[in-house]
Amino acid sequence: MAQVPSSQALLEKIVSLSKRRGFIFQSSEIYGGLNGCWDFGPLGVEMLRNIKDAWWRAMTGRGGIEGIDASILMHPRVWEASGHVQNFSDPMVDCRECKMRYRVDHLFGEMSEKKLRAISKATTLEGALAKTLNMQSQEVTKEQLAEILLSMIEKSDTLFSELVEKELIGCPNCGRVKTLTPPRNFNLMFETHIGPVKDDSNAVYLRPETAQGIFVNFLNVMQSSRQKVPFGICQIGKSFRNEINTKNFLFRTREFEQMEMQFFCKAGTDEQFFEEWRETRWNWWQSLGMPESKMRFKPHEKLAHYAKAAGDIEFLFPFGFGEIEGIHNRTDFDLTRHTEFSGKSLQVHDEQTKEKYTPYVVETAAGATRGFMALLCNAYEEEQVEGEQRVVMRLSPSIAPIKVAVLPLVNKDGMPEIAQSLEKDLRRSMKSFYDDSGAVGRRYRRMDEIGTPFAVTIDSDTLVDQTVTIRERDSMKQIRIAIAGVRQYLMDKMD
RNA sequence: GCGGGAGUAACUCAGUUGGUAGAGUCACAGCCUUCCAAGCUGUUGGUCGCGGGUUCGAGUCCCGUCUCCCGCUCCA
Repeated sequence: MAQVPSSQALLEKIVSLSKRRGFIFQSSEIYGGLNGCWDFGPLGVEMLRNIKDAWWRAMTGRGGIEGIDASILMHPRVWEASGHVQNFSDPMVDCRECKMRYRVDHLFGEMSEKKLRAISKATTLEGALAKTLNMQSQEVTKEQLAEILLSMIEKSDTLFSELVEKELIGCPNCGRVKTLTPPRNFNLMFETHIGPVKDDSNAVYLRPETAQGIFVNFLNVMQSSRQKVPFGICQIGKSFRNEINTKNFLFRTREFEQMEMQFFCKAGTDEQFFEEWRETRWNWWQSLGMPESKMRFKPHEKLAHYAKAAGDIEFLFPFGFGEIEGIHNRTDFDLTRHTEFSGKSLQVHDEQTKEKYTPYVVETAAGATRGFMALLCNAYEEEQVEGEQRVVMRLSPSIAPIKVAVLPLVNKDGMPEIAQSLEKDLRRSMKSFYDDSGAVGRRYRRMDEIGTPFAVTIDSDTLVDQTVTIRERDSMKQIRIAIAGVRQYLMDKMD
């Protein structure tokens, strides 16, 4: 009878086990840790690599998709073109009294039209608004009014504070006036500097997504690999976002790894490819052992500036559903923008119509780090076996960090030597582990806890007829086969 | 960033009104063991998150700070 502990306890158990067994350590732990940063230990890195390898094979192995590995540092103009410089920072204010925090644009967005007009009049923005929009102020909609106000606030260091002082903007939560702080910018991109001298002129960003490295290399890849639209480019790599808050173990971190694929296609075919990829990616997660019962696809209601359609594959984490992959129809937004900002044409030639066009892009952006955590959470189970508790990681053999343990039943009669020899042989084909300490039952349980799917045991029968037992993790059932056939037996089970 | 909770051995946790830091588990070395974590012996391992302060004396009281968890906020 399997059981899953309550949600808050479950995550703590997984964090604890991760550290104890070497999946995940907190970054810089001996210095007190670093907020939201985690290190992969020996088992964690094996499992992460297995996930990434599976993804890489699924992408590059299907044909029509090329891989790249772009630099993390890119030309700063890339992020102007992508919209990140403008959209990836939100001015925010705090209420000094009730401690609520607001995004300034949300503040105006929820304001009544009457209020917005009162603010405009009081700040003599009315004329400027009319001028900007080239129309009478009475015809300006509420949304336009809010938008213009916002842009004026962004251009002025003092305007917002003036409005607060004149009691035109109060705290929506506690209703007090004169309590809102001046707006502060939260830029979610990490900034650093090229060269030893720190200077605005040499500022660069750590990439907040890997996608842009693909877009700027679009023509390079297409020409060098002799691909034709439709085709895809994929990449695995680290990305960085200066999140205000990190939380939930590996789920929201400032440094994380992405597995992204951008599929370039002609406008008009994009919607069909979007659907195809949505299904392909959904099925891929299941191929790693993720059950459909813990997954859902959630379409975005509010679309980002670049997207025509978008949705997330979500996994039911202990803390609730969370995104593990986004599927977006980015249209021709990115290539068009890079054409504008770089001055280089990123169009392709249509052989049939003899026309040039900018391809549309369907993006699949999976989180390697998040996927790792999802698969770890999914695998963790506690069950009662003959009155004893058994902790078992039901990891799919394809992603399990160690594939097989080789154990002598007892440490005598030459069993350790035979086991060591077999382990050495298996090691060449798969990650294996030899263990002769304590009772065999204890060793089985240790392997269960780290998700090792198989255990081969050398016993006294082995000495007589060269057979061994293979114990399967989930069922704990054993079969007996010839020692010479072990390697092939396991290889067949790995697929 | 705000509010709440927590931080003592690798893990889970005790530690009384302030008086020389403990247990279980794990790990390691042996012994014993012929199939599912509980046998025996021994061993390693702790600047009590970090830094100040009060005190003759601080794991314990005070201040600051860091990290983790929950909630709010945020999450192009």
